[in-house]
Amino acid sequence: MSAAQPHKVVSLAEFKAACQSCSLFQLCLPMGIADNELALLDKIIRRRRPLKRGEHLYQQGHSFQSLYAVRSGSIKTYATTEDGREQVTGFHLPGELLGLDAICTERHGCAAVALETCTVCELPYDQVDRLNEFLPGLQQQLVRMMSREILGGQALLALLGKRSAEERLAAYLLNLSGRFQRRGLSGTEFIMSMSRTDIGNYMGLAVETVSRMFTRFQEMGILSVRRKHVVVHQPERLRAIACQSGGCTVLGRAGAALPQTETKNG
Amino acid sequence: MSAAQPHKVVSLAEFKAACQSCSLFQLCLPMGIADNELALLDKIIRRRRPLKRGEHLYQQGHSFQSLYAVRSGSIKTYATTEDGREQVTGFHLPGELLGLDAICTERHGCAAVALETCTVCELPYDQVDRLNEFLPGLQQQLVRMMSREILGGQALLALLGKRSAEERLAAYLLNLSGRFQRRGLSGTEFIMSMSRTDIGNYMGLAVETVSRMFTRFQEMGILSVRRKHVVVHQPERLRAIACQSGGCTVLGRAGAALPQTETKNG
DNA sequence: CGATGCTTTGACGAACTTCAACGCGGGTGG
DNA sequence: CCACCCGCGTTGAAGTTCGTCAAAGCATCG
Repeated sequence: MSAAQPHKVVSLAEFKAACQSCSLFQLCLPMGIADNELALLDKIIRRRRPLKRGEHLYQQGHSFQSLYAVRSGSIKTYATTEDGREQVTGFHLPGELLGLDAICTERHGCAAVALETCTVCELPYDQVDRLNEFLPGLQQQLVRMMSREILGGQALLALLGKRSAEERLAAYLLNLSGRFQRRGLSGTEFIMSMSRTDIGNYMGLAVETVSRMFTRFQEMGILSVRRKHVVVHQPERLRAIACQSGGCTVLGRAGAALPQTETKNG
Repeated sequence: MSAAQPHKVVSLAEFKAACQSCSLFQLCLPMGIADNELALLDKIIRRRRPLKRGEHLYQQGHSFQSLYAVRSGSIKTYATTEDGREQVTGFHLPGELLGLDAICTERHGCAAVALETCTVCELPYDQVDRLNEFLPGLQQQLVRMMSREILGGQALLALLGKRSAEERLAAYLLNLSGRFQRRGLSGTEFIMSMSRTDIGNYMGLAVETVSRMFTRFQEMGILSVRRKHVVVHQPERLRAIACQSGGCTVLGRAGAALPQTETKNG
């Protein structure tokens, strides 16, 4: 079913428009790419047909071929352990990259599944190497993005290590909020496409605990939740809870709220 | 005090010997480096004077200049939160890289301190970019190592998310064991240079819990611990505990046991 | 030799998981 | 168009694990 689609040819204008709200944008344009080079990059980026909810982008154990960038929708990555239990390793929103963890083993350590209808761009990894001589900044930018991923992982680590359920959920919500906001969407009202079960799995909590915390936040007047629809009324209180007893790192995963961004890029 | 040392000139033979047990080895030699290129690399790698226990390699917030590789000893990285609490982000053994998380922000998000007397190699990062045209494989290898770091982070994440104290400590010990073994040292008898407090901090547990677990393992006959000296008598039981209710990912951090290495590299 | 910091041990309480049951909403088939 | 059904979410009660508090033992260093 998921046979690789022959890449569609798009116009230059269309391409620019498509990439400008995309994380791959940072992988190319800022390096001062000329139009002909842009066309070159255009050739290697494939647009795949949309994924429907529940469809997999790749399965655990599949050989690594490409990096992917989410263009719309959201994708969950998860690893299945030998005894059949799932560990959610991340949620990926538009403009974020998937597959970075597979480069070293050349095999996907986790599966990626669409939480809703999604569109993605595919960047065949062998082309990145080939393209490197024309666009030396490409790989350099890749290194930067991976560094950010590592940094984000450390923040998440701190969160899971020693934070209460309340703090974790507060941080989780702020993280989502920040990621939506950075994309130009509302940071105070959004759809959480992932289930409570997935959130609990990701945050190291029981489903029931997640549910109870959402209820508590709602009773406190901090937010309103109705199924997947979230409205944050008092983000500052959420922030106060998340930072309660530590740095306000607020996750930082997957292109998220830069863990420590005091350096005012001069 | 910590002024950058002018790099010492070493002989080619000495250099090769020095690098063979080092993670930077993978950054250069496998690419089929000629002797003159090796000399080039030699020029950019600085050996710093040894660090004494408690000395910092870099501080949190310092501007990022170089990657470091541990040659001997062990180094702890940790971030200090606004209210003065520490979060240990990793322990680095010989042959492992430090500083990968600082590339994106160009500033160290955590401090690195020697747990014992250490020697390190310094690889100025601006030289990596410069060198890239001569050694195109260098950056590529860097990407691979970062990918492994991300993968390891995911394994650790799973561990902190939903594992009991017993499972965490078992996994932690196996991880250390594996890393020593891969370096050619004993995987069954080694020195844990980090304090119980640091272990607890890293694993998201109270010091007392760490202590109790070590005592329990000892009572079970799995191992002997006397201060920092560890002898593992029954690694298989340790493994059984760590894998108890999930994949035997056993961490995977910092050049550690490949998270899922079932794929018999054919 | 005393001081200090790290480690260990015990008792207690809080937080979260587990177990169980119910409510709600969306999708499907009649 | 309605009714049923199934999965997801919520809520309550009981149980367990682990963190906190307190105190004592022990190595290292001045």
